[in-house]
Amino acid sequence: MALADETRWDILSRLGEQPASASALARDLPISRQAIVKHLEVLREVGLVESHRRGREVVYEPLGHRLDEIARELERIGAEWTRQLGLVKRLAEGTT
Amino acid sequence: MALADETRWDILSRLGEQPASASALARDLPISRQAIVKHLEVLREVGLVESHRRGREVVYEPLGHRLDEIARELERIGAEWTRQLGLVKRLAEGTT
DNA sequence: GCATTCTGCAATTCGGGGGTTGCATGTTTG
DNA sequence: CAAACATGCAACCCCCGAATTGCAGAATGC
Repeated sequence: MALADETRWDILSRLGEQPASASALARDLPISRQAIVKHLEVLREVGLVESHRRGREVVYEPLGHRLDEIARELERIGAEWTRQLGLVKRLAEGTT
Repeated sequence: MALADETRWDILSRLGEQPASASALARDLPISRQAIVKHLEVLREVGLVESHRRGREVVYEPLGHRLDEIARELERIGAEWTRQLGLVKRLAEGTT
């Protein structure tokens, strides 16, 4: 999923501290600018990040809109894990 | 992770209803026997399944041992999601 | 004994995710 | 204007997980 990657969360939290461009992020992170751009594209698709051009650079910042949905989605995923857990427990009852 | 695959859970729950061999499972599932064997190997490594040979076939059945650990692991993962969710919320406060 | 049925092994394919590199284009700035 | 810096685009690479196919070797059942 879009939110499974650790680097993605890293980028996101950095943007939380301060909006930045892909190049700026690239200076701090151990991966190439292009790699970062791709992460940002994913984050933008998911609605967690917004970009606006300012002069020659494109600044990204985390976005509050749709946050509810994201949160709900995370909770849904959490619920899914719980369901699986239930399955495991049910299996446990009928086995060694 | 080992538990992320949907087919794996499917196999596991089928075994929960009744222990079976890889070939037997292959008759019911849309994938090849070999694919199933590989899933079963993974499940065995994780400790969710046990196999014992009976005649010419190898019967697999779900295993209760180590179930606690698995459950705890699932809960840990759930907690991780919760953490991420917290991050999202924190980000939300300081943004649009 | 012989066909059937199951397992085990190995090679291979396929697709996706994360990364990199090179180059062209656009914007600043001195 | 020209150098410097940022972006955009495209081609590639590598690795991994899931799955397939083909074939050899055992056990079973008539």
